[in-house]
This record gives sequence, C-alpha cells and structure tokens, in this order.
Amino acid sequence: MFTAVKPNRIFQDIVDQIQDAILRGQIAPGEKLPPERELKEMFSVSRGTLREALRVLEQKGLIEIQLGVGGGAVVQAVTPEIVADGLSLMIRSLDIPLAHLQEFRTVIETNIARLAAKRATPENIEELRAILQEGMDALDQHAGWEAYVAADAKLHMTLSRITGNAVYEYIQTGIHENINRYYAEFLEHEESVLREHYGDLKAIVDAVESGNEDEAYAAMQAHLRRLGD
Amino acid sequence: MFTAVKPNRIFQDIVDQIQDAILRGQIAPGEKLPPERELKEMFSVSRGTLREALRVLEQKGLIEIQLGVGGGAVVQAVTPEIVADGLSLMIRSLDIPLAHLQEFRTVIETNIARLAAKRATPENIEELRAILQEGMDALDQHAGWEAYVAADAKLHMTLSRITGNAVYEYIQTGIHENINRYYAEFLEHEESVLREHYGDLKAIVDAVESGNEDEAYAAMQAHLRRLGD
DNA sequence: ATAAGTCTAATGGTTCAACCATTCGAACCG
DNA sequence: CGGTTCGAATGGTTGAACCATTAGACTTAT
Repeated sequence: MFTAVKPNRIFQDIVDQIQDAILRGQIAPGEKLPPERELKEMFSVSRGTLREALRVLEQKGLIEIQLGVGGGAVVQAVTPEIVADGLSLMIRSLDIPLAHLQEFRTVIETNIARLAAKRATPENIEELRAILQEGMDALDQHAGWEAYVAADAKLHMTLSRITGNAVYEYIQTGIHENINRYYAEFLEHEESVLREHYGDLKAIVDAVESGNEDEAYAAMQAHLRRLGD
Repeated sequence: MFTAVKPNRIFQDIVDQIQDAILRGQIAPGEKLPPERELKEMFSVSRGTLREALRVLEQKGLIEIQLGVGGGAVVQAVTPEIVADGLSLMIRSLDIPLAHLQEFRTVIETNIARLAAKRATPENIEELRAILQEGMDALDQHAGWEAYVAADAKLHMTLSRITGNAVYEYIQTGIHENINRYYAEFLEHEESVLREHYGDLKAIVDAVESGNEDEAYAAMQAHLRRLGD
C-alpha cells in the first residue's frame, strides 16, 4: 500500500534528470555533457554534489569521463557490460557453482541455436562461415589457443545476434564473460581437443545453414555437454 | 594485446577495497561500515573522495546509507535487483519490444517448470499449493486483481527457487519486473479471465507435483502463450 | 509515575574555495 | 619542418564549514 520514504538527495535528482535525457535520446552516445563547472551552475549545486551524480551515472555505464582539455563526460551507448556487471556481482557474491552457470547457459544457447537456424539470412551464414574459417586458420597456423578461443566467442556472439532478439545477446554475453573465468584455467588447449571443438562448431553452423532447428539445438547441446565434462 | 590506460582514481581504489571486503565476507550483510569521518582517516583521503566511493558502492547495491545518529553505510545482501536494474537499463535504452521479452521469458520459464518438476520436494509442493490457495482466496473474496497478481508472481518466483539454481531466480526476477511494466497496463482484470489464468497455474503445479517434466514444460508454455496473445 | 515535549550529539548531505594532474593545442625555437 | 615549451581547460582531490536528520537522553507537566 505505502512505500518507505527516502530523504531527497540532490545528487539523485541530478542523476535522474541526466539519465532521462540520455534514455530519451536527447543526448546521443558520443556527445559530451557540459564541463562540471558549467553543469554545477545549471543545476545550482556545488561541484561535490554534481560529481557524486556523475559517479553514479558513470557506474551505470551511461557516461565515461575523459581527462584534460576537451575532456568531460561522454555519453555511452548501452553495452552488454551493464548486464554482465550485474551478473558478475551476483555470481561472485552468491558463489554460484560452475554447474549452475552451465545449466543455465545450455538452456540459453541451445535456444539461440534453434532461433538462429530459424532466422538466419544468407548473409548471416556467410558471416558464420567466415568466423569458422578464422578458427580453422588459427588452428592451422598454430596461432595459439587465444586466437582460436576468440573465434569461438565470436561465433557464439554472432549466433545470439542472429536471433534478432537483443535480450539473448546481452544475457549470453553476461553469462559468457563470467563462465570464461572458470574455463580459462581448466580448458584443454591441446590442438587435438581444439579440433574436436571445431568440429562441434561446424556441425552447429551446418545445422543453422540448413535451417534445421532441432538439429541446431541438438548440435549446440552436444557441444556444451562436451565442455561440461 | 594491450589494453587502454586509465588514470588511477583514488575513489576507485576505495571502491575496490570495500567491495572486496564485502564479497570476501569480511563484512557481513547487516553490518555497518565506520562513519565517513572515520573511513576518511583510514584511507587518508578527503571526505569528498570517500563519498564518491560510497556513491558507487551504493549504486552497485552493496551498501545502503542511513541517516542520523547511528546511521551510516549498511552492507546489503546481494539481491536480484542488481540484475534487474541492469536489465531494466538495457530494455529501456534499446527499446526492447515486448515480443522479445516474451520470447526470452518463455524459454526461461518453461525450463524452470521442467527443472522444478524434476527437483521439487514434498515441502516445495506444499508451498506451491499454499500459494495457489492464496490466489484462489483472492478470487473468491473479490480481493482485487492486485492480490491475485501478487500470488501469481509469488508462484513463478517459487518455481524458480525450486530449481535450486539461483541464476534462474535472478534472471527471472529481472525479466519479470520489466515485463510487468507492459502487462500492468494491458492485462485483463475480469474475474473470468483470472479464473482461466488460475487454471493454468494449477495445471503447472499438478505437473510439477507428478514429476512429469515434459508436462510441466508444456503447461508453462501454454500459460505464457495465453498471456502473449 | 508516565507521557509528552525538548535538547544534544552523531552522522550523512551540501557548499565553497583552493590547488593538483592531465591533456590539448598554440606559440615558439632550432 | 619538427620538436619543445607553455598556457589554459578540465577533471581529481583536499579541507573546513555548515545544514538536516535521527536516536536517545533529559526535562517537564499532568
């Protein structure tokens, strides 16, 4: 019925005003807010209070501060990191076990594969093939597992983008970034293992290309199951 | 290979130190940080700088500030709101259409239902039955749709908790909070509609009780499809 | 004696003025 | 023309002061 009363804090009001302006698109990403000494006049507050507001906006990922002449608060496009940061805090704080991350990830990514198979355009397929090639090149040229892993990540991200549903993209990025902290330590980096892994990816792309949703789903599932052993 | 250089900012260092202490459990939720005037001495910084650090921690949801004597920064348990806030910003900023939220939600919740059917204990079932009863009471007593909706939300949340995987719980809360902003305006609140809705919920709980994973999955899917019309 | 009002001190919120640190660009040499 | 120096813009930090809110102790009136 009623909700707790919070004392009005000036900096919060400033945060709200600026955030609204950004989310309404009145200030586009890349544009700069006026310098602190001007903003403080506009809002009729002290610089300290204004700076507290800017800290909050910066933490939210809405602005980024640059130093020096011509520096200032640059409005940022919303990135998946906002989501990833929240997830990261949750995962660390609750000590989420790897198995739970994998369980969740499997649900997300298998459905991503299914939707990608349903919605991929010929251009999308080309993109996927190009990324596969990058991975294969990395293997053939013994470019190190980092190069291969980068291609792998790119493939997963591209699949999520192909779904056309940004929610998948953002959540997947968040989970991925956090799950990789585990994998980076334990993953096998031997070439034979990586080539098996590559075979999985190729099977997924093949299924997506053929538009076979169930096959794409199954291929992704098999792939993730192999990682979870 | 290389990563951009960022100037060291003192408040960031303070944020890191305090956040670490909290995440390591050295300061438990409910405990208070020392007053600002003491903290500023500990870190050997000015109060303004310290306060910028506290603003960041507050924005992250790690602390909450209380006023007056005995007030101060109280360490908070990590709540689903951290995730929900990030999602909310993403959804608003990217103008995610309702259909995409529904698509994603369906994937999450159908799998929650499946896992709940797999893992529910007899005590869990009792809980679910009790919540169903709350919903039915709300209908019978014409207590208003708010009471019914509250029971509905509780049921969904409980199912996600039954999975035993906190990731589901947090993500689902985040999506739920944001999707409800749409529904609140358009949902039918007529009793006949709500009774149909109740039937769906009952079918889900029945399936969960019987441990029939596929049926629970299907029941949840049917339920969400009805909402998405 | 108890209930109501009042005072006090702790603590966060805000302000102001000053100075430091970084960066860009212009002016100035060599 | 290329490198150097300098100055100004701008964020980062500091210190001291005062305001606002709150809990608890104290006082007072009935």
